[in-house]
Amino acid sequence: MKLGKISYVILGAIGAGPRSGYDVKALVDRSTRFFWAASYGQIYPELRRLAEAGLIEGEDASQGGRARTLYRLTAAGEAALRDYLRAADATCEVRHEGLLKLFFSDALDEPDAALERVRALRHQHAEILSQLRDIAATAPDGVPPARRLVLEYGLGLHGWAVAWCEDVERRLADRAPDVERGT
Amino acid sequence: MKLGKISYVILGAIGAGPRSGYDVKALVDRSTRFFWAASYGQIYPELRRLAEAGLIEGEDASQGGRARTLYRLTAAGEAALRDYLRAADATCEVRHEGLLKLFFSDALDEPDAALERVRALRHQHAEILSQLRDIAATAPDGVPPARRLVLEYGLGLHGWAVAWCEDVERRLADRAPDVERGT
DNA sequence: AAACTCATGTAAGCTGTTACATGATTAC
DNA sequence: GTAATCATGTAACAGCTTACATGAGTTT
Repeated sequence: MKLGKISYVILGAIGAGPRSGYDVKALVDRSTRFFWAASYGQIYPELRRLAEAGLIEGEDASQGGRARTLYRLTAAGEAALRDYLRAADATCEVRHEGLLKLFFSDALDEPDAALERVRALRHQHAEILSQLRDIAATAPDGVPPARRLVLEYGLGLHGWAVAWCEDVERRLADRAPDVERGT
Repeated sequence: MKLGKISYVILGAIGAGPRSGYDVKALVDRSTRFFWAASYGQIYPELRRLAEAGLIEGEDASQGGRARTLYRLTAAGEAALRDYLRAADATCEVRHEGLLKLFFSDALDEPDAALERVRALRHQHAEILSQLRDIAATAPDGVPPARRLVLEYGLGLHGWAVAWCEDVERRLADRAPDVERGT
């Protein structure tokens, strides 16, 4: 069976302890979505595939009338996860519409087009930053160190981006008075 | 006709002057791929769709036996591009495998697993940074200001990321001697 | 009683990549 | 003459999202 990236998201999520599909989705939405999102439409079919391949095994954990299956890694699943994590290669793809709009904003030949776009970019990064701060503030004790590191990375990166936008906004705003003074 | 994100990449690329599908791909590969990639498999069919919808028009620019079509924006195409660029909303999706591996690296219970992953992350960002520096060094005069701004953003962001990795690497490397000293 | 969270899943469709196919022109 | 670049396109497939469907338990 061929494993894709989503397989490893699930193996990684389950690696920290038994989880249901719902739990995996909750972890993704709280944490990994900032750098790797996943939907139920991927998670549930993939859990089945991984179980069929013997990388995870499910155990019924229904309570009363509410169905629930907890999955845990098998030895094969642990090995697959470790091999993946040890391999150095890693892709990085970004679809950043804010940058796309800024890039093409010269097509609007309004003098403040770029400034407006940088402002929008700042709002975008500030929104993510505020979500990350919220996560940092509500994080329970005992968050594994690598996960904390990734959160720190996110806080730092989006903080940098907000500061960059503010700086550019000042630079661009300073241009207008210059023009009025005729310099 | 419904326009997707790729439609606007093409409208934006053509907005700066008549271009062929090949030209659009070259611009994407040189510039936008860092925040929005596109393949021939999207570009050529989309050019046809946009032409059928009357947003761009093609002009035959074949030379001898080499076929070539130059596209330019129609008035409708210009309007569609402007409307898009003025709308404030913008999505941002990231698929960053380096962060994913770092996030789950506690599953490898080797003491230096996270350190190794941060090193790999630094290499990844350093590679992109070097590509961006190359672009900055070879950029001709007269690059539109907004495009320069986006390049600056990329240089700054990946520069920040490399510095962050270096800092974390130092922190993680300092831990080992502490353990040996028994503190 | 309504709203919310827990819980599992599918089907249709959109987006995008990869690999292939073809051929002309230009630079070495 | 051969390798690189210019130039256009398609078909199969992979990956992912959205919307829908269903129902139990919990909180207000």
